[in-house]
Amino acid sequence: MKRSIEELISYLKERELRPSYQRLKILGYLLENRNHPTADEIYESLHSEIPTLSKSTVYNSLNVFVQARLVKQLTIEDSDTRYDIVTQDHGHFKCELCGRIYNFKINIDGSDTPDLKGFNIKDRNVNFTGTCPSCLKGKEIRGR
Amino acid sequence: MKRSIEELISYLKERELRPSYQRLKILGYLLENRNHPTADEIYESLHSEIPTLSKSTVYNSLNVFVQARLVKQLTIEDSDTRYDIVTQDHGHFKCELCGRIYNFKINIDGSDTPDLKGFNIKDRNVNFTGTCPSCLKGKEIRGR
DNA sequence: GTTCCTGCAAAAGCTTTGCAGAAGA
DNA sequence: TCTTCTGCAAAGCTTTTGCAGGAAC
Repeated sequence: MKRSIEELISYLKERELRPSYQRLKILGYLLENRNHPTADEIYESLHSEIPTLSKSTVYNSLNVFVQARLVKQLTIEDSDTRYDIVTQDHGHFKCELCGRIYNFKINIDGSDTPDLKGFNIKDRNVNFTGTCPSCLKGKEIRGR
Repeated sequence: MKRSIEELISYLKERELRPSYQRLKILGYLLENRNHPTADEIYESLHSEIPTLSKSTVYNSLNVFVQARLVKQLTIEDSDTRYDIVTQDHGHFKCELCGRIYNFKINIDGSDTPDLKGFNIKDRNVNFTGTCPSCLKGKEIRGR
């Protein structure tokens, strides 16, 4: 998932966004860390590398990315906002024990949602919770 | 969806929760208003009837209900927390134009999510966004 | 040279918490 | 009487905003 800086710059320029150092770093982080980070997690990770980075820049950049449809804002559970680079539709499974979030493919089509005849569906968010296989085996418990 | 007070009291007593006036009102509100209200919406609606009601009581009661699995905490979109009485699995469709939230039945089973073999699924949240039929006809736009 | 972006600090929301008095068992 | 709940105020978080200096165009 490693990308060249040029590729990231194109990502931004295509959307008429200035490729500032901070934005490139944030976007790069999202591309390399597909674990649905919160704004705070992004800030903490980049802060050591960019000591002057401010949290408002992280929030501002993320909002800009979301508006540009470059990044998707997730509300998986617990009302903590998470972010993910836009890709194809997939579901999120959050393990209640270890807190990890897993992606999974979904095959939902119109026949599964007959109530939505006549609706124009733009975005599908599917979030499951439960216990993941590792935790079912009692192997690891981290706290959420 | 109107229920008797006795029925609401049983609801609470079965879970060893004291049926205070405030809790009965909040629970009654959730049973009669199946539009996934926020804590603030519940507070505003009941405030005229119970002038002394405090917002912390609303939050506390809702948290108690959620822990008792009487109410489900929804994170549909935009990270605003909403609440709904627990019923069978159903999806939520949020119209981007009028802001209304529609329920719809879903028929997802294991064969639609092969990636989740070995996972113990406790809860399924399915949230779609888009445009509802009314707004597609250009009939009404309320702002979200 | 202009425009846009960053970073600081302050503000704005939403939600939780501590505690004294009130209500329910 | 004892326990739990309410309501107020304060605190804690997350996120947004105003603005001066700096970076990108």
